Parts: sequence; structure tokens; C-alpha cells
Amino acid sequence: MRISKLFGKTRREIPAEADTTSHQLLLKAGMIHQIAAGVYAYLPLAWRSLRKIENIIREEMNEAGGQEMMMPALQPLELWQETGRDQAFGKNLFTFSDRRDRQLTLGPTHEEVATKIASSTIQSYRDLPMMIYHIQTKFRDELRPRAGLVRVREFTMKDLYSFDIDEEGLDISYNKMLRAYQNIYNRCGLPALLIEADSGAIGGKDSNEFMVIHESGEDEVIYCPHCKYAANAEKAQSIKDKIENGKPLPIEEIATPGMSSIEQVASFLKVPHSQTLKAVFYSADGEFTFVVIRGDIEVNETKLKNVIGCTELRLATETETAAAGITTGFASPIGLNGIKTIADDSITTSTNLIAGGNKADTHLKNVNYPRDFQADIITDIALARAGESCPKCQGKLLSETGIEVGHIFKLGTFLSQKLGAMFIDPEGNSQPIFMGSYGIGIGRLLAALIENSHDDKGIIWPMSVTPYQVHLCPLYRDNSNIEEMAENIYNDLKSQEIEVIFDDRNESPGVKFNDADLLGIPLRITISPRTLEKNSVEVKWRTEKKAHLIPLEGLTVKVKELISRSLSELSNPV
RNA sequence: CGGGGUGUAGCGCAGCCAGGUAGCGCACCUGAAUGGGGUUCAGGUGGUCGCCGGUUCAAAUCCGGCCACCCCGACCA
Repeated sequence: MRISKLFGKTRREIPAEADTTSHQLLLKAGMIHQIAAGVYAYLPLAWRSLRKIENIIREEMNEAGGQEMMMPALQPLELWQETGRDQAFGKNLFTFSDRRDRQLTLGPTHEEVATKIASSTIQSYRDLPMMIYHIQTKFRDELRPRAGLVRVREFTMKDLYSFDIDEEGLDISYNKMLRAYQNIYNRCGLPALLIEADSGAIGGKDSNEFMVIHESGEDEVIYCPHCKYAANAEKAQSIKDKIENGKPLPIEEIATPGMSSIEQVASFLKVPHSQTLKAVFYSADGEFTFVVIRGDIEVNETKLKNVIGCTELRLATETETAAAGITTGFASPIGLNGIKTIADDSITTSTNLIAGGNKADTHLKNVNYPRDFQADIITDIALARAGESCPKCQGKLLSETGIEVGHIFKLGTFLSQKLGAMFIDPEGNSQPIFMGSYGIGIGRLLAALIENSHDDKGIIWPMSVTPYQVHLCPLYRDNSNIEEMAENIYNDLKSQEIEVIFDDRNESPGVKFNDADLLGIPLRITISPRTLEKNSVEVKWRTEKKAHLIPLEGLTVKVKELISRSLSELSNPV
């Protein structure tokens, strides 16, 4: 490709709207163009990289036994209503009506469609196990698209669905995918951490995410440096320190005028936050719910949602709280009637806590569970934090932010039961198919790659996913000798199927080098009067400062060798 | 949806407060010189000032409404 003909120009200044590195570099390098919030066009350079990533994914999916097919983006909303996931997705689902007033949705994912097809295609245990996948455009009406390609409303995703006869079969399929995913990240040169994740509204047993640890990420990862325990903060467990406040004492009412927050109460009574009881009120699918947790710990709403089993969970409004007869700021689980109460297990290991008095300006001292109140459910609903102890090895937990570049789920039989995807077992009984779902967002992977691999000059592509392998950079091109040599080298490299981008512009060396660094092609070949004097060209890796001279004679063979060596460093299958 | 911000040429911005022929830099076109890390000079092309309405002799500028985009939060298989 000649840069003079390339669709998409590099820029010196970047649109003010971009403030994430990958977004800035993608714009600066002329690789993407924004059309609306969270909607992008991919220009030729980005498209080449995206296709390479897709192909790596395709190869690994095929290797693991997946069969590629294509499912439609346009889906009847009815299908989503059958599984109830229209509610779970809520407004994230793009929906509209066709000319006959039938409601349609642009698929945010394809479990429903895949399951529907499986229900008619798979009939016997002899048809299982089976894995199908496609690479296709998804639509999600995100509340807030952000950070360039990191969170968008239209994006390409590879999603694979596995179908098995039982839990053990699912485990096998799941592990195959897990290995395939690790191969994908390795081949893309992207260090992705495998972590435990919440499986969300669809339920299911296990779920894992692949995270690229990076400050611009949107997810918090809690991990243990000692035993490699790592989990999404929504899922993470920790050992809560026990707080002993002595033997249970008699309950006592105390005046706390105007002290309505944990902060105020604790400092007023000169006790640590951990000796207080915090009350939080939620509306869970419309039901008013009272949540109690130790004062120093935050509620993990994902855990809470799973415990309650609701689809919509939000903090209750002041009106709702008042309607439930609760005195905000002085709420208490004691003497509560007819309100669903959920408590974190942290309150069972502490004694003599300070709780609200259920009337203004009053708190209760020496509150003890279960002596003074009961909860409908007692379990872990706490947000794990860095500094707490690892649930596996007692080591100290740490926290980082990360970009989610893959998510895999053991779905179990939830969807197959809803949609009637059954098979006949060897005994002749009808059984629901065990399903798994495995997704990778291609564009986000690209963004994560750039976040992970760049310097202040530009992108640094791994050889496997670079738009081009070689950047050919002749200096003083109007010198006819250079021009001719450069054209020859360009043609030689191309004839050996080396992917080369040729800076055939008559620009100054500074401009060319800066653009080369910005585009981030792994190998740069410079040809100038200076190198020609020695019958050589300069070859420089994007990752290195220094260039070295390579003779013109045998150049193509040498370059081919460098490329394949670079590629082989990226592929060591798990 | 709550909070904050921005819309003027392809990009970055000034002009608005105090209404009076729309400007600068980059990019782009022409020419010349130069050139190993965004080179210089000269000449040029390009704008419904986000949209609709109001005030006014006159609106990029003042007033009202709307829209779009960005950031933080909430939300998120």
C-alpha cells in the first residue's frame, strides 16, 4: 500500500473529544472515524488489524472444535420475552417496530437465537457435544459509550455457544474454550488475566473474564499476589476481620441529635466505623428491601441482586423509604415488621454494635445479632476491598482496574429450558441441553492492545495483528536513484507476500519518521543516499531505538526471516 | 437519568463580556529552496458560526427553546 493513496490521514492534532490513549492514537493515526456516540467507522488500517484479530480468533475456535456460521442481527423481541432477558437488558436493547407493528430488536448477543436454532437441530445425545459460533455485529444502547472503541453501541463480537448433555460435558467444553481464549491473547501479544466473574442475570455456575490490567479500564479487579486468586470486584470474596467488642451487653437507647451518618455517629460516640451498623434501602423489582451491613463495609449490589434474585435493583427513593415507615438516618432493623431484611454476615461476628433507634436523633447501643433482631437472609453481600484477606490463602488482597477483553459463562440449562432446547438421552428421556456462552469483543480487543502497547510517539503493534508488517521509508525520494531503488524494494517485498506500507510521499525525514512511529508498524526500512552508499538499507524495530544496516542483496529473504521469527515468538499454544 | 463541559473551515483554537464585512495555526492546492526526527518562504482553496425562533436598522455575539458530542457518576452478559 502506498501512503499517498491510503484512505485515512495521520493528524498532528487530535480531536478534543478523545482523552483515552487508544482513542487518541486511533484518531491520530487515521484509523477510525466517529459517526455518533459509540458508533465508529473503521478505516483501512484499523480494518486490516481487526480482520487479523478475527482470523486468529477464527483459527482458535475452529481448532477447539467450533463451527462457524452466521446468525442474524435482526431478531424478534418475542424471543427475548420468552427468556425474560428483555427485562434483564432493559433499555440496552435497541428495539423498534416493523411495518406490521411487530417488535424487533437488534441483537446485543445471540444466546436466544443460538438456543432456538439448537432446539430444532439437536435432538439426540448423539448430536452432542456441539459448538457453534459466529463473528458478527452486536448492538447495545449503552447509557454512556466511552473511551473510543472500549465501550461502543455497535461492535463486532465473536460469540460461541456450546451444547452438552450434562454438567461434566459442559466443564469439558468450557475448559476447551478457556484454553482457546488464552491462545488468542497470547497470539495477539496481549497479557490477559483470567479472573472469576459474576455470571449476571442469566445465572449459571461459573463465569470467567479475561482482563487486561490497565489504568483506563472500567472494571475493578481484586487479586491476591500470593495465590493468584483474582476476581472482578462484583464477585470477589474476602475474609472480613472479626471485630470483638466484648461480651454482649444490654441494649441501651442514646441520644444522637443530628447524627444521621455513620461518619457522624462514629465520631460522636468515639467508636470505629466497624462498631456501627449500616442500613441501606433498596427497591428490588419494586419491593422495598432493608439491607444491613457493618458500618465500615460497602454493599456489593451485584451480590445483593443475586441473593434476592431480582432483575432491577436500585437505591430506594426518600419517598419510598418514608412510606415504609423508616426514619432516614436513624433506621434500625430492630422492631422492623413486614419488610424484607437482608444482612451481611459481617454483623454476626461483631458484638455490641451501634444501630439506629428508628426515631429521629436516637441510636441504640449494644445491638447484637441474633439477640435483638433477625434477618430474612444472612449471607455475604459485602464489597471486597484491597487490604482485606484473600479467601484462599489469607494473603493481602490488592486492587487494579482492567479492561474486560473476554467473558465466558457456564449457562447450564436456564435458557434451554425456557426455549425448549431438549435432547433425548440414551434411556429415551427428554433432557435440557447444558449450554455455555463465550464472547470476545474484537474492537475492544484492538483498543486494549493499543492501551497496552504504545509509547509517546504512537502505537507499537505486535507482528501478528499489525495492519502491515513493514514500513518502507525512502528519504529524498525526488532523488531518482532513491526513487527507483525504493520502488524495486517495494515490489520485491510484495512479491514475497510481505505486507508492506510504502511511504511514497515527498515529505521531509522528520514527517516520515514521526508518521512511521505513530502508525507503529513493527519493522521500518529506511533507504537514503547514506544507506545506498553502502549498498544497504536501515532496518529498525519499532520497539528499539537503534537501526542496523542490512545489505540490499538478499534483503527480502532477511526481512521474511525477521517477520517469521517475530511471529513465532507470539505463538506458543496452551 | 443526575452533575460538569463543549459546539465557529477536515483538525486545534481566537472572536462573544461591550452587536457593525468571520480570523489564526495545522492540514489541503501552486511555486521555489531545503531536507536523517513534525524545514522555510511566497501565493491560494475552503465556513448555512450546531438547529429553530425572538429582540434589533443590523446577531457568531443578546434572549428563549431544542439538538449533538465529551467527561464524572449511576448503569452494564
